[in-house]
Amino acid sequence: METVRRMPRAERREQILDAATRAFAGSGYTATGLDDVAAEAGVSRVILYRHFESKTDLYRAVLDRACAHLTQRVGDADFTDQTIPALMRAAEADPDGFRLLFRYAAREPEFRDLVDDFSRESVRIAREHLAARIADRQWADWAARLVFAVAIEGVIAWLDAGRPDPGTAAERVSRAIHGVIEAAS
Amino acid sequence: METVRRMPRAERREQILDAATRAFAGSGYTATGLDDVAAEAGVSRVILYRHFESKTDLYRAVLDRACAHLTQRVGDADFTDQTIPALMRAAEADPDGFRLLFRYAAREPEFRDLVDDFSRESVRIAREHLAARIADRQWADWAARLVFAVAIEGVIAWLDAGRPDPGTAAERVSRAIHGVIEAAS
DNA sequence: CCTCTTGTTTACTCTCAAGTCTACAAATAC
DNA sequence: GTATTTGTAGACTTGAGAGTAAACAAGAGG
Repeated sequence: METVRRMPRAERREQILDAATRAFAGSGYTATGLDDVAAEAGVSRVILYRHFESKTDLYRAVLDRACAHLTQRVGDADFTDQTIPALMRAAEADPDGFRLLFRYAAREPEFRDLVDDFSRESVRIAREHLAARIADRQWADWAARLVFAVAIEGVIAWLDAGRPDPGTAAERVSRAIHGVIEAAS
Repeated sequence: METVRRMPRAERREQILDAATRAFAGSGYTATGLDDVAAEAGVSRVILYRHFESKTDLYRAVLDRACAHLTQRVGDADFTDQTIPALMRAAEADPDGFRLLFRYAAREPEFRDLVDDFSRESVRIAREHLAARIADRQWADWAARLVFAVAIEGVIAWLDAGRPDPGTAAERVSRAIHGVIEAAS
């Protein structure tokens, strides 16, 4: 008979967001019921509604927080040699959030907009950098999209492969990106 | 007052599959209602049930066909220098099916299995090829996943960028893959 | 001309998960 | 010790979309 642990409002909210991130990252938005989230949080379903208006509200909060974590660590200003390591650290600190953003939310029409801001901006920056090396607009566009995809997929593949040494990983992702740029020039 | 075009059963079935591929590729499985599919096919909703048992049955048929198109053109035997061009042709012949498989179905827990056969096998082949160059198991695994991702994302980026010359595209995707392999060695 | 098949329309049931309401229990703060 | 807040339990409403049923229309082939 375990005594139920009570939490102050703000703490519980965070804990629910953690649980929801895990739950949604497991099966995506639609396939995850609020019962699943509640179970994951170790709390009854009604409690969710004392913190969030609705399921979509909860999901947006989850994505918002993940996105905030991300931009806080990576920044959205420019691409430097600190960008990839920063991306790596962000993914390491919140792997479920990272996967959720780029493997799920990016494909969900209703929520794409959140992560799209980040993606579009990243691709734009990449395109600017590439404009100097690649004359043709269409091919510069292609390269920019692919560079972004490689950065993200490189990080996720690293998570999936069991997270071997992050330093080496950052180095290799950077070199992979360089390889793509070479290929496009 | 347009007269409704009638079709023999087999032809209508194919036409529905075409329409469904387009519809699902637009918004994903759950967000696409059978009404949407029916509208896209220019047919009433009831007709769908004369050809398919259920929504999931229809979706599986769509994915099956897309997968069949793909393996028919690409083959699932080994990786050669014809693989990327073949992948490209497959995507060109059925861009919606291609996007549907790799951007949506690959993330839908209920249907992942279909495209997973293809993906897993591809990654396995890549891993075998890389084993010679990369000693460490984890890193070989990482590289194999990334190589596959680059192939797919490279093709999709090419579709998104407006499909400039396919020959050049195949060449550049191949070189991008090489770049990734170099980076991982 | 008759029949079979492909089609439409409309209205219906069913189911599942979101979201609500009520009543009650117990930890904590003052 | 009492008020407040955080929690539970469970029954309930609702809505959307899947799936069904029935009656009717009209082209195609013999």
